[in-house]
Amino acid sequence: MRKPTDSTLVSISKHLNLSVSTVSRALSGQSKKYRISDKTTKLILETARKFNYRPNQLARGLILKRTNTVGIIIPDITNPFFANIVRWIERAARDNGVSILISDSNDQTSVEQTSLKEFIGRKIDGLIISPVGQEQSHLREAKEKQIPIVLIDRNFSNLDLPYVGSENFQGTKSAIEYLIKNGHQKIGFIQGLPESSVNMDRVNGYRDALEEHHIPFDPELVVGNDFGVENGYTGTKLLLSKEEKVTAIFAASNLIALGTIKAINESGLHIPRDISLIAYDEQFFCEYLSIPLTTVSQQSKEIGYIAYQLLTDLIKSEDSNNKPFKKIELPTKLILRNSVKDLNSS
Amino acid sequence: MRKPTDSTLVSISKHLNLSVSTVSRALSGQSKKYRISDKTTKLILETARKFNYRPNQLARGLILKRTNTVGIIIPDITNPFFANIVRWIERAARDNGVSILISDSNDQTSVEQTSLKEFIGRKIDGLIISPVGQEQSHLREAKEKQIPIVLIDRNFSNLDLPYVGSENFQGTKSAIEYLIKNGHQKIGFIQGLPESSVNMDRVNGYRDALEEHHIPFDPELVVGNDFGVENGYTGTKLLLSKEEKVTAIFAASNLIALGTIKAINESGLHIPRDISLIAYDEQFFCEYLSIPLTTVSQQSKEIGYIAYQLLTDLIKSEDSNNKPFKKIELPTKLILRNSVKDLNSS
DNA sequence: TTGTAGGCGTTATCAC
DNA sequence: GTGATAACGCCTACAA
Repeated sequence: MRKPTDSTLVSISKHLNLSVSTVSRALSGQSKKYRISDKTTKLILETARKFNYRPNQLARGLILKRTNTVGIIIPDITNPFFANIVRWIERAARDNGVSILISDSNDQTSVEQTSLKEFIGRKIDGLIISPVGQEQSHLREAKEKQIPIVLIDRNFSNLDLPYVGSENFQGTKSAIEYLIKNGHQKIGFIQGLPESSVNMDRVNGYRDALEEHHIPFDPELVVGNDFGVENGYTGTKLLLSKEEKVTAIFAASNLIALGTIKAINESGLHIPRDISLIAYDEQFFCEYLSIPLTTVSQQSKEIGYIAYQLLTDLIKSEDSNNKPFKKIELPTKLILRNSVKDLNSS
Repeated sequence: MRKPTDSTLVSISKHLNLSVSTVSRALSGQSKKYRISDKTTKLILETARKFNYRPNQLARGLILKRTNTVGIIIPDITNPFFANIVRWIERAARDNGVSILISDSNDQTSVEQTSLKEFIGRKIDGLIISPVGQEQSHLREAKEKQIPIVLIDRNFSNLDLPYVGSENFQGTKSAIEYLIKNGHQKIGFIQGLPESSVNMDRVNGYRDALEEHHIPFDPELVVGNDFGVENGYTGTKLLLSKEEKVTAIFAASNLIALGTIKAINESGLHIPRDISLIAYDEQFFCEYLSIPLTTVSQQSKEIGYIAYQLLTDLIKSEDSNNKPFKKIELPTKLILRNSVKDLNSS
């Protein structure tokens, strides 16, 4: 800022000996409506271009009560899954002339709250967020302030807000069933952030698949506490050290799977010969790993795109708090590669 | 926006029968300076909290000529290298109370220009950008408007702007020398976006290493045109189809390397037995690939952090256009793994 | 067809 | 110690 040469409506209007309103109208394409002469319009447009005029969005937002700005808060921009979602939201937004304020909460509620406050102060038109855990007071508050909010990836079942994510339950269940079909009974589960909805859904899918096939659910086989590589590593070590030997591991994220691969390698075991592995969330590198990973693939592009559409709808509609919101779960796909051994045929 | 209940300085001052100025002063911690009584101050603070007051940053920015907003434009948020940089910039910024507007240019100059205009209209305090190619008119213009700009990853040698990136030339050169030391002479080079500075530096490093070891530079062995997986795949296919058989390939990005791996696998060849591979840019998954990749590692965290510091300095300093800017190149590190064969010992 | 004036929420400059 | 009032740059009734 502090550009002495910044051209404004006033500077242009003075230059042309016209009023600001005329200039404003012409510049916002309302020449017809106000029947501004073609000559004047043309003159204004040219001058604006000559002086490189850009409307000051601060001033604009102040009066319009609309900033064309949307906030995004995600737990980890470094995770390709979220990066991908952000990419598509940003693209859709840009095509609409709306800009994106971004925050990486690093899975910390405190950061999430800070950023939300910041964004509110900056008068965002709406928010797309993948909340950390179950703490939701700040979102409640924002909702009461009538700020349009769309949840992605992680849901709050007890908070009526629109949501787009994956069929975590079904996706996991199918994967576990695939393992069972291949003869696996002792299946370790390395979970992510325990209090996150995605994680709970995945654990439930795991549990449900087991129970449907009359395999007792053993809480001992569920380990871990976040979605990172390190957790995959220690979780796997832990599983391998147990009395009960697992024949397969389900990793609740692809980063967890990387840690699992490392730990298994170090133990001198081999995937899938000695132990099978499936990971939730396909990523571009999964097919190139030392064992091409069988994964549960999510539609991250669609999640981003739909989230933005939902938010747009919400922003357009007045008094959006009254109707119940859509909760959209996109189907997942099991991508079969070579990390699962068929125990039946051996 | 359009929250009927939004509390403002006016609403608070009316509520307390005080003037806006007093409320404003107390709320911005200027009670001492203006000797506002403790009682009044306390009252104001409490009321503000009670009504959940947040200053409207639009109004603030309008008068302060400072928005505490910084724009970031990068070519691909999906690339972990950039995602990582963004993460650290955002974190440093947040600690300072500044928010990040983000844009993913998808390596298209037109998008870059659009976003820059948007950001200028939004009165960002500064910009951190990794520009697409050699088109720089829009950056020149922004620079003339006195907008603080810091370049990351990709530099313009002929445009005096601060820059933080890696020693692309030296990093590549060292890697190529390592290959040469291991007996490789026919080295294919799969490049990224040809007109980007990083790419040119890497190609030059390659060339320089060859020449220093009296190996003729063969332009036929330099193929490719962007940093993606697909390009790595087709580039490798092309290299493999040539008369002259290469014994090693240098991939100018890790994504390119993935494509290379795929193409090599499909050809029935084996890394490193039949062909060696080194990739520029270490990423978290590189050690888990089918052949653990030897890579050139960059300090992405530091790039992000330093870029933000440079930008902050720039924003603070008046008339920053007069002194020549720092161009910082951070050293890289060759991470040795198992994708290179020693031809001398075979 | 164009202009005037008020206001958006904040800070800064005077004044009392 | 506190209060008016004028900006900041824009939009939009309401006039003319």
